Amino acid sequence: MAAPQIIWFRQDLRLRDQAALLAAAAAGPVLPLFVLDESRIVRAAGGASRWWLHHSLAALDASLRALGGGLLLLRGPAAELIPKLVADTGADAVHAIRLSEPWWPLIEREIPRLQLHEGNSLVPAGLLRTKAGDRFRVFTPFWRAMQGWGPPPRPLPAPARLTFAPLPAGDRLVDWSLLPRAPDWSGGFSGWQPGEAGAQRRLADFLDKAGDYGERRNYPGEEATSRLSPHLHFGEISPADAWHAVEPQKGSAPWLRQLAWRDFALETLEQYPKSASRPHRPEFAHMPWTDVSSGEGRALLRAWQRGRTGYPLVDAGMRQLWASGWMHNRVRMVAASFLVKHLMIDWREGERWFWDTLLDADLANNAMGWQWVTGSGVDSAPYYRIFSPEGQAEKFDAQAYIRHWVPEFGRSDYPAPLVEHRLARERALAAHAALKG
DNA sequence: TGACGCTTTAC
DNA sequence: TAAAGCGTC
Repeated sequence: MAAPQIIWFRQDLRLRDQAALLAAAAAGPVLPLFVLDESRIVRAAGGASRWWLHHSLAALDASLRALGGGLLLLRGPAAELIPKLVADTGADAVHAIRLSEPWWPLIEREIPRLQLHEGNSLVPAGLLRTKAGDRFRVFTPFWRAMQGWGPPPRPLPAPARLTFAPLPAGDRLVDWSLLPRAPDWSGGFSGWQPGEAGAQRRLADFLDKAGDYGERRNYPGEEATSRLSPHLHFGEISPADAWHAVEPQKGSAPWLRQLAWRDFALETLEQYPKSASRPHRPEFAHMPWTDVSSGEGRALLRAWQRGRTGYPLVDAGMRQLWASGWMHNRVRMVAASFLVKHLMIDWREGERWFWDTLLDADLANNAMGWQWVTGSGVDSAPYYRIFSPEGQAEKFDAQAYIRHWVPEFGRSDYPAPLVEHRLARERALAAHAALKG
């Protein structure tokens, strides 16, 4: 029998538009593999993401079983397990889709016969260049260059049949304990369907509405967004696939532009890997952030996390996040701005909370979003941009959204505001001004 | 309310 | 190659 071709699934848990899978299948019998790597160099998935991962892996395994095979599950350092698997099986190659998180190259250099394929972005990161030949650091010129480059490749069909190599013994998914037990807080996740079929269903639901996205996307009470973010993070649908489905819709340009932000976040992360863990602009290292290790600062952070700041739009968003694993993007900006500007808490505290609670938690997007709000990023909002939570609620008709997530708003048991908006605003502006002085 | 990346223009 | 202007965040 021909030597096995390992297809190493990572954040590309799909059969459609899966270049690594197709390359493997063209070369020989495939050995589908997923490794749960929680070693020190990797940023392990947060709580909500682990729930998603469990169901997504179950769905992928079921799809592979339907084709007569299955998914090999291994837990441990990929840099050790995969070389051993290659040796044990005599595999001819390890196929994977290239990713942008900074730990992957460290792992990949240990893996023999690795073949990387594109497919996690619309345009391969690093390909587009300025006229001077540099990589882009600002979104708008990057977006213009993307448009000049043309559409991404047409999605490749899922293989109709596959020849599988014998599957070595591996782990059972249930033994990974990715799902919450006592207490099971995943009840609010029931609106989601992890896996490739769920991703395609979301996409189909969105197509009718894609033309209204530009006008309605900022209204948190409306179902105007695609909600594809967790599916895109886990690669259950490729960005190119989503692009080609949405692009023919009239008025789809604003959504395509937002999809391009995902590419831009990957481009930024590859250029500045440390921007995921520290402010890009060095002066922000000297910001007098609130001490959250104990006392009042800790209580402020906790109030923000649990949606008890006394600002109803912030609280509605934080409760939506806690309950459902997702928050409307407009509200993400307001809630994040509140943490950083009003409470003057280091954005990394917020980033860590989002990482743990978001089903779509993604290193590149999360870090870029937080740095953008803070004003500390490569390409970010001006420091004096301080959202007024009440002004934003008014502007984007958030009353129904607030009533839904904060039913006690207006009653006596709703908390008083943690800080007064005008005072907080003045304090944040003064702190930023002092940074420059 | 400023800062700055990128392109264009001028040399 | 440097400076200026544009446009975005």
